[in-house]
Amino acid sequence: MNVAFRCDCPFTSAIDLIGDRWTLVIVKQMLLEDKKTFKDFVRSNEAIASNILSDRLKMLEAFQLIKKEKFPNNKKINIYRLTEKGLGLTPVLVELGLWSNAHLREFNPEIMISDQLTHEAKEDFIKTIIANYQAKVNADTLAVAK
Amino acid sequence: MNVAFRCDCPFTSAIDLIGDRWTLVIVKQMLLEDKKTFKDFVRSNEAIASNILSDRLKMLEAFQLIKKEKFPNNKKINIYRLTEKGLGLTPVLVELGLWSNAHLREFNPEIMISDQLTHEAKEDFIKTIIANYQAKVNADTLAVAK
DNA sequence: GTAGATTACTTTTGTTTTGAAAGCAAAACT
DNA sequence: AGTTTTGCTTTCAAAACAAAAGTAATCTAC
Repeated sequence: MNVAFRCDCPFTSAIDLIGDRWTLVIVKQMLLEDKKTFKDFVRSNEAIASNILSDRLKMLEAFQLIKKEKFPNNKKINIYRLTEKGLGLTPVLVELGLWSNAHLREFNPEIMISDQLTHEAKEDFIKTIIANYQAKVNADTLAVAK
Repeated sequence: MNVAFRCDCPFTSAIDLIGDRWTLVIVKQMLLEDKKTFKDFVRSNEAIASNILSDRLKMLEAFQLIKKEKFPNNKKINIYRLTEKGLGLTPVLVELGLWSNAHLREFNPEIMISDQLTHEAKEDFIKTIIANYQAKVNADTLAVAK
């Protein structure tokens, strides 16, 4: 994926980066579904092809939305983590989810959103998601250190 | 553009619809840049190809994000207007813009966002954008009626 | 320690989508 | 009546996507 910015519009520039079928799905899987290794993404029910995944992970790393780490006790498995820049997309995802829930259910009736996610509780929900993510990362790090 | 929902995830379903290079750009141009006719979109500096535009307008209409109208005094020019569903994407665009401004400037230095758009003033800004859009639509309608 | 499995890719080979350019019919100006 | 404008559609080359197979490095079980 060769990212080139079309113009100086902030909206269009964001779309240049994340306006495709997979980039935001990967961010969502990291943020909300605890996916962090290549295998996690490939084996998910959304089933991204491995070449596309490889390409998008590289792009996300190049733009500093994620960082690649290895655990000290395993030289092989790469762990992908959201950076601050990546976590900054949480409000975008939340707004997408709310819109989807309100306006897309009629076309895809199975859509089901968390009870906790309402327009009123939006800001709290965003904070909670980010806090949960960071807590999970910390827990993983401690589990390895022990 | 053949929209098919991959799964029941609300986030992914939204991406199935608007996760491409042009759909959200068109919505942005309608909402913020007063574009409303086929020509307006084709002639914009973002220069969408007419076949892609035609396809996306059909999709947006099929999913009721926009509606197509004609002015009574002109049988030819189609006027495309955002519906409630389409206007509902305003918060998504605003969050994209804020994220872009905060995190993409280093890669695309020319990005410039309105002074009025800050994290604090977000909700007001969303309301203002929508109110301005609706006011403009009403003004157009009155201009024709007179 | 070595055979087999796993992980994170890359390569190959099609298919689909995109986009530039040209074409076209209906309507609207002149 | 002739030209221009508008809103498309068609054509075709290029790029992106995706399924499948391949590969190298590492890990795991015996």
